[in-house]
Amino acid sequence: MPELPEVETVRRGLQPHLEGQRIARAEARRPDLRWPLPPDLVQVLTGATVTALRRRSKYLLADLDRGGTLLMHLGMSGRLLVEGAGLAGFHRDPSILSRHDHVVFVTGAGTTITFNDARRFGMIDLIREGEAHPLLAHLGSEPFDPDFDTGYLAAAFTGRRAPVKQALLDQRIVAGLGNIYVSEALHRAGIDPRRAAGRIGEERIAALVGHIRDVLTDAIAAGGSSLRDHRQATGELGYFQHSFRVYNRENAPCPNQGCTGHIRRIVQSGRSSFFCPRCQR
DNA sequence: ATCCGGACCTGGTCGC
DNA sequence: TGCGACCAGGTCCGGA
Repeated sequence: MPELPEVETVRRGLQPHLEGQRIARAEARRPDLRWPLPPDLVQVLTGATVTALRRRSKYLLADLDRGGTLLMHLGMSGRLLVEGAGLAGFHRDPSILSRHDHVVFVTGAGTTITFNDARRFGMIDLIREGEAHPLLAHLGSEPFDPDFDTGYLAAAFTGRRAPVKQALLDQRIVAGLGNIYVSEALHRAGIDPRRAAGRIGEERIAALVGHIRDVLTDAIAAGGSSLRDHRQATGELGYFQHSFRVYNRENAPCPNQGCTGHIRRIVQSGRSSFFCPRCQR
């Protein structure tokens, strides 16, 4: 499911319920997700207060007052749902857990936060105080950070013969892009996803940087994209899927003004890419 | 160093 | 209605 906009949407929904809140209770309902949960997860979390809820790439990080950080990734189908008396939105009874509710947190305010993940590609881990985490070690620039600019991306692309689609999916280059937003950004930038990353001119890279930021900004404003699994923390759907220009739109006319092309779907490294062969070069 | 394919796991959809 | 094949928003790993 979740690329940067979806994770950021979840973060924003969770933040008011977690930051400054004590975790009164934590429950791990199975020993593993993609990887084993830390054996002391419940012990470390119980009684800890979350001082900040941050995002890095597609990871959520909850800093704990007693030191250390809770690290979470939603994988493909993960959800973090906030429920509790008096909250807006539609809710299940938090006392009724479903098959895929794997980890549950209850805050001092009585709010329940459930990590639900049908496919179990998600992960939860602890970053110990003063330690680095291997999963975060090699991430590239955040698209919204000032250091993500034309020079940075041009340098990262230099000499790369792989298709630009693949280069943009590489989290060591740009952190947070996934299959949807790479297709959307390349269409906005007029770049063919099959083009070798190292063979894109500086001006077009400059435009691409802007389009990446724009499409992510638009998607966050829409609460992310809900194709099947994504839910905001409130349980609501995101609605950016209605604004897709190419993703999942095979054979549809290209939305660009004056373009007579039609959207094509191809497979690159085993994953779908959508683009307009007419205006993406 | 790069790149590709397979693996992880479940559920939804589509065609027969 | 049932069943198998195929597809899905991610990313780690091993081998070429």
